[in-house]
Amino acid sequence: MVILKPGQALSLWHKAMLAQVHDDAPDLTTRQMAILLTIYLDPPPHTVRGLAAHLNVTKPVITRALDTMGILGFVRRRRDERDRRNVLIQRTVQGSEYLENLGILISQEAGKVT
Amino acid sequence: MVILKPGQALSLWHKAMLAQVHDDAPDLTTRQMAILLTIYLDPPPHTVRGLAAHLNVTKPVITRALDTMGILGFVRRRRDERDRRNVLIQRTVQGSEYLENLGILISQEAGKVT
DNA sequence: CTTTCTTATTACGGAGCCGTAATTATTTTC
DNA sequence: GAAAATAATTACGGCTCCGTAATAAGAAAG
Repeated sequence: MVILKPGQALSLWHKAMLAQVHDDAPDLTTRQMAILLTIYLDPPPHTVRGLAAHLNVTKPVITRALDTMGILGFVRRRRDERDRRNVLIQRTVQGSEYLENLGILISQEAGKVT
Repeated sequence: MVILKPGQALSLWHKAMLAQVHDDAPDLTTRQMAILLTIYLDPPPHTVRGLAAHLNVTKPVITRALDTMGILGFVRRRRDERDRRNVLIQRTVQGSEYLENLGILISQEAGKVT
């Protein structure tokens, strides 16, 4: 359990957002970030339908986010051979690195919060 | 000082993003959020030029963000009477409430991070 | 007081995301 | 095996954001 008072939380959020803005890395939309983190932190398999239900958004939102993040190299699609209607979304090395850096960045900023 | 390991940071970020997506509240872009937090957490006065320099973005970005967040009622513009070229950006009750809720939300999610 | 500088805004063409509805491909049901 | 159901994508019109360049208003310098 992490103890973080509301004021500290805002301060951390502020620093993290500023770092994101200054950073060269592409900054994803809130939805894209939520999707990416779900793919990487929740256990697979991940499908378009499952992600849409989990985030409570429509499926085209997921499809488009996967298009964008696929171009960035953060995720990869693969057909489910057992039911070829499904698309299984998979992690990539680049996506892992991106999120790893993000985690380190937030962690560092947390250390600066008084 | 807040201790938050990279893995915990990602988990917190995930939960906060998910909560934001589920929430009815309008979700701002990364830049808008960074601007809003700077206005509320850094000491005034805040000007378009100052914010642009602080975030390292062009001035139209600030102007547009202020337009959008002004419509949402989160910030207010006021002419600087001492130098009428300047616009002073001010906080509002609604903006305070929005950020207060955000702080509480993140704080609560932090408590759930193992 | 006219020129120059500074601050902020608007204009404009381009790009991305949104939600709804239509489309394609595959599986299940009868 | 034809019809219905399911999964994902594409199409479309609308809205917002972007960066650059032009504009408007005010202050400072000469």
